[in-house]
Amino acid sequence: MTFPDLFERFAAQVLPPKTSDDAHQRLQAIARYSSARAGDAPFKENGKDQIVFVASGSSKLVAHASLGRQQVVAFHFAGDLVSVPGSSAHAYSLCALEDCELIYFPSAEFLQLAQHETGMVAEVLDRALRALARCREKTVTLGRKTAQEKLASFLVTMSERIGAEFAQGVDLDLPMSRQDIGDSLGLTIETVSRQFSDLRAQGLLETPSRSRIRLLDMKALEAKAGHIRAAA
Amino acid sequence: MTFPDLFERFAAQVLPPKTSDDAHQRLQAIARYSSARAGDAPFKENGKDQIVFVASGSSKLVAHASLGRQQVVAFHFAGDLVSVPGSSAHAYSLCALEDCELIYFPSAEFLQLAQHETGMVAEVLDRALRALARCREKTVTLGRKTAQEKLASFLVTMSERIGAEFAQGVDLDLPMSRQDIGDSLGLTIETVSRQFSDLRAQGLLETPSRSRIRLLDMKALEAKAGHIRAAA
DNA sequence: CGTCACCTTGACGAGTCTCAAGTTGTGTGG
DNA sequence: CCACACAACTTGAGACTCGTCAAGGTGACG
Repeated sequence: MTFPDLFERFAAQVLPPKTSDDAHQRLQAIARYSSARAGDAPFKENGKDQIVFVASGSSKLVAHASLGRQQVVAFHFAGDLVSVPGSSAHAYSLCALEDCELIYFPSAEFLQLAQHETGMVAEVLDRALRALARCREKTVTLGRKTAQEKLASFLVTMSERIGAEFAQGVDLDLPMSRQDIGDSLGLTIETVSRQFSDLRAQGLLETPSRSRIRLLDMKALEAKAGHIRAAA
Repeated sequence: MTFPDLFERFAAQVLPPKTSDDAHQRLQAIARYSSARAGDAPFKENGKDQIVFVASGSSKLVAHASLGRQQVVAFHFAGDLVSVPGSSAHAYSLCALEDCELIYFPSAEFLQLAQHETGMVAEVLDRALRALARCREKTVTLGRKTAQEKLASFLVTMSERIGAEFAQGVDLDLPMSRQDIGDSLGLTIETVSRQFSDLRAQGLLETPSRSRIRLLDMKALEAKAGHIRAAA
């Protein structure tokens, strides 16, 4: 897909309908385009915060700590807007899970321009608050749950975002590897694998192929996830 | 302090200088005031998201999971703006650490009014993005660090927010208990205590009283925190 | 000065990580 | 279309960190 087409996709999803042509053009002027193959880090941050729109595909935001340890901070799918920190106590990088098309802006200029368009800042704020809410939920999962509860939480969350319902369960096609899941949940790949086997043995899911997962009993999974609403 | 005085404090810190009297009054009309003693949960959420301004004192945002487990999602100090979720996979509540004065608004109405004031949404967005950045940093800490690294990270972060520099160290007066620190780091109170003792034995800090902590070697603490910038 | 909550320390066990070996998908080239 | 090769995943055994349970100490308050 060409850059103008992708920018239109961004405009349709993020900009308010009544955005002026002028603002449209100014934004397009600071926008950069990147297409990445699975596994690539599609752009260099050069120390400045970036705002990234995932036009197609899926990506992960990875934080790096000392000793090569990685933490996946968030996953993103087509239509998501991501704020990528340029510098912080930990180094961040955005990385493609599947082949991916991205539009990205220097954060400062983007927010500056946004201010002059009624409704645009509100849209970005709305997305930021939802990202904050997800990050907080993740905090609970990382801080206070067992390996099995972590995996159950992950599967429930993913089924809400990219699940396809069928008969009496949910079909998931996960673009991320076991390693990515582990890096997201603060677990090793081995522990993730063991918990998958455990849930499979309990009849809660099937794994017909590497990336495909069938969740057979959402009620039970939600209970295992330790969500307060599902518990006593 | 009276409600009008507190609201002015909110206005001075959050509203743009050129905010109209009209908007000022509309905001004041939906604002609620609460003063809480240490340990209290100052308001009921009634299922709707709230925006809370901490006018004085300090507070914690607590998420509740099943089996009575608690996770402290964030700490707040005077001048902070907090978004408190009304309903989610986990139940949230805001709780006073010290005696506290709060102004709170129903989130939906607050954001609705904010849209009409140029600059106000931008201010709220800026704060939301900083909250998101802190939450992400916390994610790394919870997911990929040992107990000692977690405590070191906590102390470094707190010294940046409420530390008072002296000679060649930083003086901290922590308003939260060891239990709160544990709930924030995903550790038990015993482990927190042991790590304090350990860091004390290494000569990195002194604890002259329960709440007061002297950080004697910030460089070493930052290295222990596992921040990428301090490491190789 | 006594009381109580908060904090510290110790011993032990459970859960997860590490290291190692084996298995199964997936994609490629014949 | 099949066979091969490699990466991704799974499974097992042992080590280690942190949680649990229990007892003891200490600072802050009336």
